[in-house]
Amino acid sequence: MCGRYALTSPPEALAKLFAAIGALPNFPRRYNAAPSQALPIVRRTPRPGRELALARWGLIPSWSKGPDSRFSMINARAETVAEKPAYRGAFRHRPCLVPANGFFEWQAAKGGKQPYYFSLKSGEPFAFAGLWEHWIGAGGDEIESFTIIVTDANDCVAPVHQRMPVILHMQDHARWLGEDDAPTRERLALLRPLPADEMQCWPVSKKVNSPANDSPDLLEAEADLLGP
DNA sequence: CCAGACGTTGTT
DNA sequence: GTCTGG
DNA sequence: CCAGACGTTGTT
DNA sequence: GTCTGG
Repeated sequence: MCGRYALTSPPEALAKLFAAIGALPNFPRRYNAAPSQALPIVRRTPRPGRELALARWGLIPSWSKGPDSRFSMINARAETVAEKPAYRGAFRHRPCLVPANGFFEWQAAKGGKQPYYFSLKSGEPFAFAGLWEHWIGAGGDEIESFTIIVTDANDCVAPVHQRMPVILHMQDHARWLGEDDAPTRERLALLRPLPADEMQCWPVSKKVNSPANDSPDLLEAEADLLGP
């Protein structure tokens, strides 16, 4: 699963890395991004090209009566995303990249849950596979939202949690976004766990538990819990 | 036909 | 909107 | 994902 | 326990 992540690269760096063109939205460095918040995604523009845009984390299906949290879906299962009513249309027509520098998972243990931070060994920002949606309310209000696709944990994440977000390799971004017109099965084939040897992980402070905390120290390793 | 759902996770 | 269940 | 709330009335 | 808010 994935219910919290970090995005510390600035808009200019992300636009360059993910080949987004046009006006850049403004957003601060985030060390503890949480559902319901406005966060950047990368998606296709009506013309050929990609753009960086802000959207609310928690996909609101277009048929939903409102931005009700019961229909605000923060994760979609890779195994069923192409068929589920809430995601099928977005899977075909509204894929997106969700830029991140790392993500958190919680390990259930005696005495409470211990959070861990996961990132790439390369230290580079990366993209989760996501879907976005455009919701228009009865009063004409509009919300753009997104969800992050999840799959089985790899051997890096498995000791902490059984599920993890899908992280795409740079060379697969175009296919996920549908820019090469690949058939559905080839887009689905991208929704696999990233190889474990490309990732690193360490325990972090429980300060990350509260979404109100959002500071650089949340990403620092908690020395007490590192191995001998 | 209409009504109701439409999602994920873990349960130490 | 679209599918499943009754 | 976790934290925190979880209620009613009448009031300008 | 269960729901909402961030």
